Amino acid sequence: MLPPPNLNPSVLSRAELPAETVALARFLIGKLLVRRLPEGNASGRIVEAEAYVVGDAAGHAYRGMTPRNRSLFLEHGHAYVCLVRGRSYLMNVSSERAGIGAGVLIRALEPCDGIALMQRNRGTARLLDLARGPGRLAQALQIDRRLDGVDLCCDGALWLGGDGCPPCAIERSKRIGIRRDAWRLLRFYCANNRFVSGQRRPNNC
DNA sequence: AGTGCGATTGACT
DNA sequence: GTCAATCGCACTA
Repeated sequence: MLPPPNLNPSVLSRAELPAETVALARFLIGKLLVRRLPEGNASGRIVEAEAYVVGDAAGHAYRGMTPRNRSLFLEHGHAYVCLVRGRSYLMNVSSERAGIGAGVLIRALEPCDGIALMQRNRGTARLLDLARGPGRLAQALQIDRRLDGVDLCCDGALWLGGDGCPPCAIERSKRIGIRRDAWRLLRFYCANNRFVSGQRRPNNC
């Protein structure tokens, strides 16, 4: 488990964010994703992310820009939010230069601030289920298509924070739930962290 | 204009 | 472990 979070982190500047997709995915592990809501902030530490690189057949930008995926082509550090299977929103951080379609899917958060708010949004009290998985994470932070394209390096409705975030040991694996280019080791996650997705949990913890 | 499907989740055997 | 819900959109015609 990581040390206690800084509940008043500073907004990461674009200059601090690596532009290159894999470097960005690694960099984001341990950083904070903060959602500002009328009721207060809801935030969590990013413990799992996947890179969808240039030329990646599994990436939503693979077939070029469309109305849905255009945010992936923004300069690095913008949000790309899409809907999958008619029910789950997925939140990505765009990477690379403007005009290049690539990004990093945020797959899991360790809840930090606004836990009661996230519990309400998710309809469960279980800490482990609040933001473990990309769809759950989006539901906990009330992320939907209205946030598509927002600048995550500005103090706004959704942003990335990093001040005082200690590093954690990062492990690497294949990505989850994809068919094309499934062999690539582009998933990064905090070692020994219970809030990482892709593993079944017993009911009692 | 119609069709097929997905970077998932939760319920159930 | 299996399986279906659910809908925007990309693709074909």
